[in-house]
Amino acid sequence: MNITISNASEKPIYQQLYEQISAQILKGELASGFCLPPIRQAALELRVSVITVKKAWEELERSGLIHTVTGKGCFVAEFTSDEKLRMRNELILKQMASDTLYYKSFGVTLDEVIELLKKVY
Amino acid sequence: MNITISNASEKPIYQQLYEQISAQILKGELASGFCLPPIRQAALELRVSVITVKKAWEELERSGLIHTVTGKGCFVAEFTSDEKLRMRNELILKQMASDTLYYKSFGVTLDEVIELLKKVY
Amino acid sequence: MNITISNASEKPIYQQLYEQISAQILKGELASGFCLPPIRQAALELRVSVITVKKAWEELERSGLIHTVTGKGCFVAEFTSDEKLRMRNELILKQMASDTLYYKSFGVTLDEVIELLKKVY
Amino acid sequence: MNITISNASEKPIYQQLYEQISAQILKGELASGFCLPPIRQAALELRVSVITVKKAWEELERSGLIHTVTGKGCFVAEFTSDEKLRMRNELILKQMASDTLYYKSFGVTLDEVIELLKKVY
DNA sequence: GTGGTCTAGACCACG
DNA sequence: GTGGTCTAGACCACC
Repeated sequence: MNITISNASEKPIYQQLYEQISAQILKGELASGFCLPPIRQAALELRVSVITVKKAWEELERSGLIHTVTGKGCFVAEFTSDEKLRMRNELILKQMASDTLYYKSFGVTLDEVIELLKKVY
Repeated sequence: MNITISNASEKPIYQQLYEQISAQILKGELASGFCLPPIRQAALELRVSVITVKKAWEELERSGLIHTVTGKGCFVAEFTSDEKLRMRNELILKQMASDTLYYKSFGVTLDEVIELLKKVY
Repeated sequence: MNITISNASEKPIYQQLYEQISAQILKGELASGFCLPPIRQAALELRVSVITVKKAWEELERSGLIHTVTGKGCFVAEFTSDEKLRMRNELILKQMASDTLYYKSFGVTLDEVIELLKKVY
Repeated sequence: MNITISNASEKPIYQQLYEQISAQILKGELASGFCLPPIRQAALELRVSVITVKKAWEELERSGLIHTVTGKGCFVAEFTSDEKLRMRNELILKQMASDTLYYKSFGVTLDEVIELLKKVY
């Protein structure tokens, strides 16, 4: 569990959890079949409420990234590399679509965005 | 007042107002010295509460984009084109910094981002 | 009429007028018997509404600093130097009483206030 | 919550709240990490609207004096004594600069101000 | 439980 | 006419 939680962030904690874990799964850092820690243990380690962890796990399951076996634990779902890549790109593109709307609202051109992106990255 | 409000959006209404108006000011669509519509009239047109408009206007004033004269109205502040460009870039870079964090968390490279960006834009 | 009006100020315009003229009277810059300009002319010069000037003049009259002769104009009241000094001190003390409340609320001591005052003055 | 609200005051209620709480924080009466009462409870106790308390809290957060954690509460920010002193003096000096302008407009000298101040304090 | 947002409607001061 | 403030009450998300 290599997770960083920020209470000051505007993002809800459960979403921070969800985003970081889903990223780790799609990047391959958390391998298929890997067993996530029990929610109570995760809650203790991350110093957040059990409810919060539960909510993040539920969203991961709803996205098909993990599956829960009652009494056993939560396991990272089985994916091929291709599937992971496809899902990753889907997420990125979705986010990017919303980001570009913001840039466009200020009249920024594609070339300008790329220019600025090279500086920031 | 060329504004689009989405009640379904996760963003609060006052922030949608703030972002769209600030973009229009920095793009030059709302010229310096321009008098914004009275908050009550704007509230009617946009079909939102007066207090919501007020909150957006307050944030615009706090950012120095408009200035309010009690009993007279709210006026777009005086800026040179250079100042507008500088402020716009500041906003864009700030947003972009947060966007790239998301991309990076999935291990996406700069080249990949640019590739995807070209499709989306 | 040596008056400076600030639309950006948080103080209402009529009060800015009132304060500056009363100060000039009590300092002796506007001598007893001096005839203030007609409100319409003053409004034009200061680029404010007639109503605003009227309100300031009314407050000056209510304070006994000027008196109006219908059809003739508004005249600075007759005061001895002693009376002016007494009125000035009254105003200053009243203001100071409220100012010190603010300083005290932060736990600032008299010595500290004097210390800081010497820097600022 | 040792707060006094005056409905008769010319100052808006939210500003009275802001000033009193910021003074208490900078004086150390409200320690760093202290959890302010929930806005609804504070509204009940002070007999003002929730929205009024909220506005005061927002200004405190904007000044960096408190930080809000959604669903948890509002906490006094962490400051060293030096930081508090510096912020306090900044506020006092700013206020004093405006106060002295008033005194000067009546032609009062520094010595006179100090003289009067000793009486008032 | 907490804060975040929004509404509808009101009263006031200023110009 | 304008903005400035305030109220009472509501619904939501998060923890």
